[in-house]
Amino acid sequence: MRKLLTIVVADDHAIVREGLKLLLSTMDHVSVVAEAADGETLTTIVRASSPDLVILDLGMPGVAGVQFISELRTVAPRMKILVLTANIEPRTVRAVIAAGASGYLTKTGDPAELNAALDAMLRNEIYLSQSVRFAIDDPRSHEPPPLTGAALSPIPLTRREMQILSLAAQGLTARETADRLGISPLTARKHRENLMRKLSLHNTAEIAAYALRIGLPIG
Amino acid sequence: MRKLLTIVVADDHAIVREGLKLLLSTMDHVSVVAEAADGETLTTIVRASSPDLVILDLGMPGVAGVQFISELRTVAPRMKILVLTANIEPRTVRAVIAAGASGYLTKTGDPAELNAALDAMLRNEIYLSQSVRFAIDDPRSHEPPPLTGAALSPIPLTRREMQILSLAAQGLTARETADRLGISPLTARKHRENLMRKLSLHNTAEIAAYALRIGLPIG
DNA sequence: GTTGATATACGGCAGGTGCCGTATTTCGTC
DNA sequence: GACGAAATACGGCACCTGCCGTATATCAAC
Repeated sequence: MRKLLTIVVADDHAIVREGLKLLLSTMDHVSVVAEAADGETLTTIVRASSPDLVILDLGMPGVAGVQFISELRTVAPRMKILVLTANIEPRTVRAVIAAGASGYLTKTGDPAELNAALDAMLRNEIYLSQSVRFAIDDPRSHEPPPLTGAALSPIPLTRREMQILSLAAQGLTARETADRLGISPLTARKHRENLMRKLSLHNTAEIAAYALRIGLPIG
Repeated sequence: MRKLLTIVVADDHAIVREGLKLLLSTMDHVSVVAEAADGETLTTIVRASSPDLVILDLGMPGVAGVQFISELRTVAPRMKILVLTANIEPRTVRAVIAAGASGYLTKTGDPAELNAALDAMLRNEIYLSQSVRFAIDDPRSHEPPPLTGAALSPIPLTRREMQILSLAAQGLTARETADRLGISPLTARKHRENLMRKLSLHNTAEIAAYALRIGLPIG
């Protein structure tokens, strides 16, 4: 029998809070103990009720972006912070996680991810929405993140494979891709085959769907 | 016994859609028949399913502000439009109502207002959130503006073409599509070619991207 | 300095795609 | 009942794809 998880919902949009509460009410071992519509209220509540977890909208008044997360962590170091926001900027994602949040959900993402996020966070893992997961996987962003052993890269693609994935998703043929990158069409084709095998994709449509799902920029 | 009210929920934030659906599911005589995450999808759905009411977020992609409301009204003149937005500018409120919306809810407002809004709108009244009610002196004095000429042409696909679009986007070949639909592979191919010409698509990747963009059910 | 991952490159083969035709049937509308 | 839109069906052809090999150069890591 799992311990009851106490949650505070913080979002300035009442409709979002209501939706979250209803979503959470369908889950077991979870209880929404309070809600807040601004940063000051949230801080007060956290101080008073020491919840296990807060679901935090970064867009609300009195929440000066990422810095607020650090402040929250000084107030309640062991409390988990799940950020829920419309922002999908890789830089923001990295900053949020670096500041100490344990999860990052996008408002455009599948609500079913909420469940997965809570589960992962309870296992002391970091959870990212599908749509922003590439932000951490991207090799260019590899400032060794101070993550607590959170293995969140299901299938790593190489830089080249990422490029080919993006171009293929835009409908470029192997020949066109090769021209664009200045390599042989046969090589482009090989990269494409490799990434397809890695990701268990079987045709161009699935490539495009995958690329869009992980939020890759598509022309 | 009141007639069942069919509703389409349109918001690019999945979490908000989910919250709205859950809220609406607690009400009687109300059924959410579809949802949309962008304007184009919404237009297609409205055309296809003629809902009684749409709950519309003005901030979503493909919804060019107030003008989109006018366009929606040319598509479905008798459909009620309830705008749900974070915007509390009096000017916006007035513009939205002038464009033909029957209700204006703010996201920061009390979710209980949703019920009141639906009731009022079904009585052919205009409903405004408490927080923006000051913006308009006498909401009841509203006369819907005359419908202007069409000025809206998202390329219409036939029912069959829609089906083929969806299946092709999932990576099915012409043969597989044909098997699924019980028609000749050559016919499936022809439908696919026709829809591609209509939509100016040139390969499977673009088909998949398009289908996902308009929110067609994939996978 | 050997190992492993990455990137490069080539080729065969079956099957699928995209574009070009044409043609018949069905069905709702005027 | 005439008409147009939609759905059905067939075929050729160049090209591309997806899957199967193989092979070499580079470079970081151990």
